[in-house]
Amino acid sequence: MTKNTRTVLFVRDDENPTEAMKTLRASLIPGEFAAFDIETNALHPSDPRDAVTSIQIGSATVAVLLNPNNTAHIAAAREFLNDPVYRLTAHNAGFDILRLTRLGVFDTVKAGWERTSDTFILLMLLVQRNGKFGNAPLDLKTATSVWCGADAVSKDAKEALVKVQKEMGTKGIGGGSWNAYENITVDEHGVVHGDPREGNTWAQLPRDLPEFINYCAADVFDSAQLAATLDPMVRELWPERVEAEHHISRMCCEMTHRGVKLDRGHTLAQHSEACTVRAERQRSLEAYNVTFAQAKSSGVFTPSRESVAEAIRAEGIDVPRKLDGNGKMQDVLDKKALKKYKAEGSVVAQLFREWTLANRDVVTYYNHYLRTTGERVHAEIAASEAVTGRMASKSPNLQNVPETVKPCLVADDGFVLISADFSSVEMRVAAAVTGDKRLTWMYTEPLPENATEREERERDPYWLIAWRVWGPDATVDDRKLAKIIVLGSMYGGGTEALSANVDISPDLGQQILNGYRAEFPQLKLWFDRMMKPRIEAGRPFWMLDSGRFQSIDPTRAWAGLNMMIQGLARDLLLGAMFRLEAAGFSDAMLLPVHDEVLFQVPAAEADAACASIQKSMQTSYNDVPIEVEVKVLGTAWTEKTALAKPATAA
DNA sequence: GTACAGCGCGCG
DNA sequence: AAAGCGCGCGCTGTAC
Repeated sequence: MTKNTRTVLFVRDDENPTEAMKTLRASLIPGEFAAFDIETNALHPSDPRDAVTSIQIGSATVAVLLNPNNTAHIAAAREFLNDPVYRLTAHNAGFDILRLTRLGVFDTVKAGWERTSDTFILLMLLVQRNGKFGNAPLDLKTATSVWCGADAVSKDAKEALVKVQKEMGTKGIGGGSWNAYENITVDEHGVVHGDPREGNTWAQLPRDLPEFINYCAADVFDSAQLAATLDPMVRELWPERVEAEHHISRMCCEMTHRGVKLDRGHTLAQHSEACTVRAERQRSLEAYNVTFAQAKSSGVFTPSRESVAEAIRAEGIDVPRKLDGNGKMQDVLDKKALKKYKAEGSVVAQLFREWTLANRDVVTYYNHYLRTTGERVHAEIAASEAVTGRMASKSPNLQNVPETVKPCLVADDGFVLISADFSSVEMRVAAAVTGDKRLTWMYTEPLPENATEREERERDPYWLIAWRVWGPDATVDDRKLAKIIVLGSMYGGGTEALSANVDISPDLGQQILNGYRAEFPQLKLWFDRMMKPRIEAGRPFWMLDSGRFQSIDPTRAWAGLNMMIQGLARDLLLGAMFRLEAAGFSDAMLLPVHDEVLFQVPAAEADAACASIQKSMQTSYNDVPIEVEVKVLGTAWTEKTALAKPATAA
């Protein structure tokens, strides 16, 4: 196949697309891949001004370019893309299916995924890497030139479009870190300044620009031939994985489409309060000669780290420096250090910490939610972003929302939020993987009826360790400490670092670890006997029960156990989400958070839903039960139990 | 001006 | 004995 056999059918804004669609059908054998792709104005899906600028449908030889603002064009796309005669493909299909569903081309997100093979998913499975192809990104253009060689056409088309962009003096194409909102600010009253369509190439390209036409067409040609090459190959290699990864990608796309309701009023109030705190701390810090400069993109006045360190030194407190990765000395001003300076009497350390926290809430959370001007937050949920396979949330990340910010996100009217999480899944998986007898016993041996508190605590590994270290009078706080140290150690933490993190002596840290190793010896033994030798023998890879492949950098062997445990926990959550869907909760799911799923259900059905969710999610791994805790959170995303609890345990 | 690495911080 | 694990986001500083 050569480039000159390709036909681009640009259907003008007011032209009828029937003839073009006929030509496209004639170029396809039933069962062959038809590719679809869209271009947008690069606004965020949470933004009501988000718009599709072009719809492209094509085979490897014919591409039809449709106008998303014309109802006849939409109808033609709808007819073709819902015709079961063809199989469909797209690269990172969720992006396109989300918008096409909003446009009414697909009735539902699920319908869009029904016959779609996503070339991004195929590549992920094939190269077993996270979003990278060697050192190049795992994008359509790179992948097509690698897998389809000289047939790839989209690289040239992109370069031509970049030239146009230069003449326009706008940004967006080829700008790695660019996003349309980089100059959008939200003032302390919550007023959004700036329009994300200004200076934005994607929002301003005319549909009939020849370079844009070529660019749009190139993508579908590439996509169609890439799928024809990859789909049979990857399906033959890992048929179940191809199905499962498409399934979870579709569910993630449905969650992105659904979004989470934003309580704009509450968010505005929180935002303005945080802005006030930030401004007050700035004034106080300036009185201590801390200097502030305006950050380039956000416009936020940010203190210079050096002046903060100097101000703390002026209070008579030592602020050490450490060598950074570039060989430069940096003042140590992290959370732990600031806590220490504060304890030594520094006022500046406390003020700076408070400024940092208020600023973080504003720029990372409230600002993000408010600047798109929408009433819902549509985060992009990536189904297997992480090397471990864990799902990730982007723009914004809803998996790292601080407790103080969570109440900005709420249930729809008449609904309540429910959270269901696996109880200590990492420890249970560790027990199942390593076969530690004592640890397995704790999770498998049924509790006697009318169990005492003592008997309940005997089922908790951290109490066993706490008793070993502090004796039978160990407190709740002792147990908490043991938990932090033990989990940190499972991740590979050294005694010194772990102890310093929780402000205890290395001696006590060592005692806790000794207690842990004595109580559950098999965990470390398993790593030393099963994983480490294998990695050192040059085989730093393994396959999980799901058939998912993992590999570890051999110089970081100690990270392997954690990768495996996180990966297994991810696959357990995947299975739970599939069962939830089968049980009818597909419309209720809002967000996965690693070992937890957030739902919204009609308030009247909350109790019944809890029982059903619990039943659906509960599972076991190698005979170790994976238990599930379900909580009704109410109308806002907030931990009820945390609110009810007294400030500190006596 | 843009790109990239490093840091710091939230969540699990 | 020593090594903390996985993410995303915003900022800073260096290199180009």
